[in-house]
Amino acid sequence: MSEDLERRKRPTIHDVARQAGVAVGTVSRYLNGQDVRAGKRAEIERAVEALGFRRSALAAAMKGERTGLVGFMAPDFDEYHSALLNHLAQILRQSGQKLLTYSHATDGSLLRQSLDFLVEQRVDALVMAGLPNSQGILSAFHDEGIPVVVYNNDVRGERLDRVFVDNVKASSRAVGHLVDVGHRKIALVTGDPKDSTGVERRLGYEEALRRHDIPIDPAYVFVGDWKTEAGYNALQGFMALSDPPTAIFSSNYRMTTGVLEWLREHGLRTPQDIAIVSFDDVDLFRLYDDGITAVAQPLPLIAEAIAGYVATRLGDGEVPDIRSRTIECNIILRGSTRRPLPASPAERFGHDRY
Amino acid sequence: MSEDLERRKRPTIHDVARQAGVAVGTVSRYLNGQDVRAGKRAEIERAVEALGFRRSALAAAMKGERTGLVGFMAPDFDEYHSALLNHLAQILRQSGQKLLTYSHATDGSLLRQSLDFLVEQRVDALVMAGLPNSQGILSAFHDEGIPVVVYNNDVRGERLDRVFVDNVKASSRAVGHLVDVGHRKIALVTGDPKDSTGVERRLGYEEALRRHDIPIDPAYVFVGDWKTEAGYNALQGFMALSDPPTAIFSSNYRMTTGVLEWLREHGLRTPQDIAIVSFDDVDLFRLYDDGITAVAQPLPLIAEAIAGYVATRLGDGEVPDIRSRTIECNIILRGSTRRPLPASPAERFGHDRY
DNA sequence: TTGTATGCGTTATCAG
DNA sequence: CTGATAACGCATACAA
Repeated sequence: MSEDLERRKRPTIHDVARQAGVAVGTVSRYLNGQDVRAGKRAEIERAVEALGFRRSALAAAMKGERTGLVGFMAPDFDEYHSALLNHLAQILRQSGQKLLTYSHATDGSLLRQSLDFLVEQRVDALVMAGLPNSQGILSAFHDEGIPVVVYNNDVRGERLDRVFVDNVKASSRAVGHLVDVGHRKIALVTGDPKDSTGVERRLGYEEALRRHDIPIDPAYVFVGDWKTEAGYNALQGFMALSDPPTAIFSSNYRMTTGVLEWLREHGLRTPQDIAIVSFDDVDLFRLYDDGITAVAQPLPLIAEAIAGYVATRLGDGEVPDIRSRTIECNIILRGSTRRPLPASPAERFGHDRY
Repeated sequence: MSEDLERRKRPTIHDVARQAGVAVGTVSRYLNGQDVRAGKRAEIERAVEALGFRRSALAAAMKGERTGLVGFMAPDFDEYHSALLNHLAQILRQSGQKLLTYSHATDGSLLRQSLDFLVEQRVDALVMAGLPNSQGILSAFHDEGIPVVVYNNDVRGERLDRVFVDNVKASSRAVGHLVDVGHRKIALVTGDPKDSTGVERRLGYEEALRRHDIPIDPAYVFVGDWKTEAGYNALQGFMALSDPPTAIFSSNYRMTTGVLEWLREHGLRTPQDIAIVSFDDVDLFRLYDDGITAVAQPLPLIAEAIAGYVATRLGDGEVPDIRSRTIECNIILRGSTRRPLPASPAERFGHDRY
């Protein structure tokens, strides 16, 4: 019942060569799809099958310049990053690339360590969510011949490729939509201002208010840390104001989740009691009450852009040191921003017009 | 502006040795934390820093018996698998293991190909969601010295370790709960019966009905494919019956999402119009209406159990060919199973009693 | 402690 | 086309 599972030495091309009665070079050529006489080819195939031979990607990579590995690093695999991972995995599979994933848990020292690890594994390229504290250490990758592509957050000044969504415009449109349906007391739940997304989404919010001549009220701005609790606390604060907001723009799906938790706990509903727009689109938003209006990041496009950048860097054409792609978001209109207070009886039936 | 990013040859231990004025062996020993005279140690450290040397894990792995790589394979990185991936990544990091992830998109031929790929990368172990069509090819891994741990679905008869949740018991309790709150017309949305989870969750459902002397009505059973659409279609069918069910037990979160979509579209609410219990627990269920009662799989425990199995296999103790661990689920009671029809006026105020 | 030499499994080069 | 052989970068046994 109890057997010693010992790591039986795997067969090598030498074993295959011997069994097939050919030279190792011939086996190697066979494995790489080069021309081999039909007779020998059959012998080799038989030997491979019999021995259960699988070529060692390690040894192969030690010779060639490429491992075929693309490092993927994210703080953690939450809904956003794992959805992207999913798309990326599909695309990279097509081109024979493999994904070496690593999460660094937003810990600064772990970041350094994680990057070292990926270099040691000799990844051909590195894809990662930009981190403010990765300043200065990423260009080194580029200089050492490992192209880097960041997404989501920027890392200023580094030599690397960037794929972002147009945070400012999307946020501005989202907040503008709230104004359009009649709100003027619009609060913002934003994230860490060290993150470019934090800055940009806030910028979009401010721009929209300015455009509509609505003064920016600091009491209506909550700076959180992107986590669920922040959204919860934000609402707690907003609703305790003597003049609470009638609408919320929340900068990511996690904080929005916290917002919704608070509302649920306190028996408030959207859009009757408060309007909501969230950055990011997740299942929850489709189905919460009559839906939460959301800024949907086109993940498939983002993944494609990233993969494209990686591919051209790994190709042999000349590529500029720095490239950047900005992708537009879609705003998905849902019940949470339905017009709250019909201005006139005539509009009374306009509820469902979007 | 446009520079040829060429893969500068990385420095090797030889380069470090020369620069530091020591032998390669000494550098190697330094890298592996063995004793090196303080003076030379400093020289080496300086050289490593100056050259930007990073040891090649490939070459190192070619010598030793281990790569430190654990293969992780899932059909895709949806909320369930990526949450597990997340936990697993945290735990394996502690023990210096790295995760090589691969998704096979439920395609049978891709499965074979994906497995080959992982073997070629010389993973030390393989963690995967069991697949019915991986019968017969997984024991080969074990026999070749690559331990395999499956989770979620079983692969019958293979020599490998298993970590599951107690699907039968959890389902039975979930359905029992529906009976407890007054339902007798309980429908089942189940998944592919080729998957052990499909079979077991259905078994739990049937057992609960039997225990309560409720006949099993085939019209109340919908066999889906785990996807969102299946849940939607299930509801479509159930509600078209002359005597529709008053409660639904749905076997995974995706299908439940479909169920909720149908309800939303048709203006039905839970628990007023229909009661719901779902397997799996996701954000959506916490916040949909007054919450969806759900069977929560304890992902951290599952990840720990998996990591533990991997660790002992990779250790040098004797381990039985097959091990199995079954973990209990928690049932999270929420609004979707609140007692629908108070039997007597006295119970009228019992709504919130759980 | 340290240096030297050998091998790990491939691929590539160079003759044949 | 094919065979023999030299790298690739590191770890380790052995000798010093």
